[in-house]
Amino acid sequence: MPRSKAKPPLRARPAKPEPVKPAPRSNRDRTDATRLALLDAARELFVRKGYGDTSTPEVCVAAGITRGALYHHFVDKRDLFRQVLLREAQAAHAQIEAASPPGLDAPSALLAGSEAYLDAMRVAGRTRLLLLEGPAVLGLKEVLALDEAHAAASLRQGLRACAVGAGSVSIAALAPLLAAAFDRAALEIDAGADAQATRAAMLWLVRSVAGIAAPAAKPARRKH
Amino acid sequence: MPRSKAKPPLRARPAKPEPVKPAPRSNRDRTDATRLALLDAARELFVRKGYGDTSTPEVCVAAGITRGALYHHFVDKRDLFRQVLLREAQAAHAQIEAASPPGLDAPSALLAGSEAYLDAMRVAGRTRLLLLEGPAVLGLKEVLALDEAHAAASLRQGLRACAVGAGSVSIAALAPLLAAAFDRAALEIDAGADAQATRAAMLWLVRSVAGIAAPAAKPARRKH
DNA sequence: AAATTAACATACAGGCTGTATGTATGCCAA
DNA sequence: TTGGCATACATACAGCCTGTATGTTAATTT
Repeated sequence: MPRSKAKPPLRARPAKPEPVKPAPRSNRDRTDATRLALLDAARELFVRKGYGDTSTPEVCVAAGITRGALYHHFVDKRDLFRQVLLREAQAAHAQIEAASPPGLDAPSALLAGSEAYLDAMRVAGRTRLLLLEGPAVLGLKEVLALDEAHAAASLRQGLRACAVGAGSVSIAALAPLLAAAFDRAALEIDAGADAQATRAAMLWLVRSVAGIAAPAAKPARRKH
Repeated sequence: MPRSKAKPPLRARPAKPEPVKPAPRSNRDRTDATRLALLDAARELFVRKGYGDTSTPEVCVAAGITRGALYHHFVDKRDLFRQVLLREAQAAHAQIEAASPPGLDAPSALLAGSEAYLDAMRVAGRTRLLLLEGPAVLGLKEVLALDEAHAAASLRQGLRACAVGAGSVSIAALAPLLAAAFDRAALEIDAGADAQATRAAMLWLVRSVAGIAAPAAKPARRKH
């Protein structure tokens, strides 16, 4: 019992209807709190040490519960990892969604989405989880169906809207390739590559493919 | 002792200088044979079950030796995996090299190299080893330094030779992104996607970036 | 031929995963 | 309110795996 947790000392009187000390949490609350603690602890460890080098005892200690609880809420270690990834993908999705201004023409939307994606992937550990560990642990199929599916779908849509290739390429086949380039860009930046240059290269690539003309010049300074 | 191996029954007379049965292999031969058996068995299992779900006892049974031999020749399980990957990368490299005709102009060389890469990646299990398990087990850095480094270098060279972007992009930053697209193309094809369309999309992407005009039409039939 | 080293095989000590089982508490119906 | 049931855990255990230490045989060196 590594975590003392201030156990309620016997509960003197059941008089007061206002539960101050013993805090009789509802089952729902207990479940939510436990799952959250596990997911948080697991994420931190998976990011820092990788899936293979993270043990369930470790996760449980970090979360302040026992393995019994873990295996009560999750099927197995992989399932725990899957749920961590799910949450991560949803967070990324929400972040991208929130950063996309509505009512843009197709090319602008495509470029805005591109930047939003790269921004979202800068959250610490996100690339490792979604792009490195995920595909190996869960398989590419499952991870793509999780996260990339959304990004790739947006991309496909954007490319189509920009009339890319004019029928000489399959957009369905092209989109995943471009999506992979985005992923690598995120990984490179996360690994310490020149973020500015990598970002610029990715956007150049998108414009090049979509046939969008280069912008005025550098972001802040406009040609007068 | 799972492998009987037809142990020489006591060796009746040491007379004949011609060693027929006991086959006194030199240490070098023993080492080579054992390492090869281990690498082959390990590759097969890593491809089929992944790194995490492959145990060293399993590998040893498949190779027909004991764990003692494995840990004599390799530092640990990761080292075994690393050697498997090394061999795989070298094989891919050799295959690409062999398929590259010399004396082509820059754009042709770039396209030829692109096709050669996709061809090389069609060897069964290669994408899983080099592109899925590798980055997760050894880290992206190490894997890139192994295989991609070569491919990315060729790509960078090819892009530069084609004067891509004309100074408006960093080729050094662009090359890894395109390399990632190649990898995804290989993975998609391996996963059962439309190989024809994926291949075409990848080549279109390369031409698009390098500013190479589309070929006449379909490979076999030329416009008259 | 003796000594040394390489190439294994065997045995063992931890650690981890998943499951079975026990317990206390929230919840619901009578 | 109270008895029964389900939920949310904790504990204990069996099996497997990894890496290391140690023993044994065969090749190589001296």
